[in-house]
Amino acid sequence: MIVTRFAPSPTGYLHIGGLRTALFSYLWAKKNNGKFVLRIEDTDASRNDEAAALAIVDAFAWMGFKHDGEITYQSNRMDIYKKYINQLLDEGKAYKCYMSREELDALRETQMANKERTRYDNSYRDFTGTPPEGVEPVIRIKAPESGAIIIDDGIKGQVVFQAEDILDDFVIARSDMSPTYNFVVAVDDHLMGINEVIRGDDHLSNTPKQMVVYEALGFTLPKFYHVPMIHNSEGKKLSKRDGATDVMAYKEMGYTPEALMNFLVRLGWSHGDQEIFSMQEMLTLFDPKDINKSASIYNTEKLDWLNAHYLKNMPNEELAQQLENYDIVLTSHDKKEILLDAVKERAKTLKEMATLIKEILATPESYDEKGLKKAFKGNADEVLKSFAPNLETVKELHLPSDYHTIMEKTITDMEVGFGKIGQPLRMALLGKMSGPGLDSVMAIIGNDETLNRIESILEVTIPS
RNA sequence: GGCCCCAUCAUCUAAUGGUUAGGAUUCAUGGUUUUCAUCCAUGCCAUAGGAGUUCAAAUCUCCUUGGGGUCACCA
Repeated sequence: MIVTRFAPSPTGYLHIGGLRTALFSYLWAKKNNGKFVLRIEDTDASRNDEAAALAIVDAFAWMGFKHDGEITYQSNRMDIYKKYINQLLDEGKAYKCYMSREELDALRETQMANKERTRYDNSYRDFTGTPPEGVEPVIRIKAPESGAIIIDDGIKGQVVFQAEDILDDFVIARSDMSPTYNFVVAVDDHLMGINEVIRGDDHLSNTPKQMVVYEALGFTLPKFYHVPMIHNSEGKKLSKRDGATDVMAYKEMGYTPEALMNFLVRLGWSHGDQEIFSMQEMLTLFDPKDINKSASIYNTEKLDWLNAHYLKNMPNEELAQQLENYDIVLTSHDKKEILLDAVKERAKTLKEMATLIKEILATPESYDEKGLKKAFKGNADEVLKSFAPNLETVKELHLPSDYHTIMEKTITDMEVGFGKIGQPLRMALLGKMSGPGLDSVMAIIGNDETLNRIESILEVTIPS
């Protein structure tokens, strides 16, 4: 059984990059009837934010993917880590290092001055003497001093590091005995049964250290997939500073989870020329072996297109429900279907759609000046005056086609083109020159309000 | 700087060593539409550079250049 995990540190909110990694892990696990687990990496008490963990859960809930089992908090597992640290100490695979911070800093400065790689000098590796006074030791693990470390990565292929280039006896427990990242990741991934690790490729250079821990503890290595980064428009790693990258901000902006997911799954992964993927299709088609090796740049143009696509294809009932998050309540509106049909093809986001709906439903408070000038050239007011009485003939039916009929009757009577009624009527109804079909708008707002809006605009002085 | 990763249109990406290098988004133009949008059609736009291997290279090798990541008692 495949078990994958998402293991964020609770230092901020979930952003696009993390969400995509989570999506890949989720899809891969679910496709294989495996498990997807969530672990909060909060070993460093000084950088802990409880709200952030909740924000991740919220974002997951919105996206509709659910982790299996309880959330694991590393801060609750200190006893476990301590046990393994003691085991390594007992076996002589790790040791106490009494080098003070000052000494360590001095060592590093010397190394930098000599243009050497900064690294711990292993001075306490085989120390048997009396420890210095006043220094709480850290625990360091014995790492190989030479030889090749080979990662067989599912995306990058074989990646080879030389131990002497990158390794030293790194700290696995701080002087307060709290364990460090590279140690707990290895311990937890093993203990939680995680056998396929899908994570950002910024972790690639951590992997050798984790492999040292796996080796020391005699654990079997998981399969690694290091997914390329998503970069911002400057080509740099996506960070919390990049503005609206908080996943929940996409909800506020009016994006649907389906669109966001579809967008993310195609960032770094593809299946031939296919652009649109339902959740079901992702589940059957996704395979991490098809993930790209190169980083991609994050850009919302395609997300907008996808979101519009999903909006157009969303059933009206569901649309109405979604719009309630944007202050639109249509449950009691008798022309709900006509209204939704009129706006669903002209909005990129739910928020935009909400604005369009408000514009239709509310009597215009002002009129676009350029539009007024253009629409009321010539005898437009007479056309409108002649149109108004015709409204009486649609007392019974209130379908867009009924209104279309009387618009046609008016232009025939007045011997003018469609534009001659369309433009002034549009200004009267919407206050501007663009928007949904007028027959639909009138059907939605009804006779009285249509008449009301016509009378209002006839009182306005047309700018010359 | 050391180490590691990466390199196809502006962007997301296709292409068993043999294609007029394909699709999508954006943009432009035309059609549909009373308007706007949708939709449809068309167009513009790419293999970073240089060697090599091969009958044949976007694809394999090397170098250069460029970009990114990482080098903590952070995760």
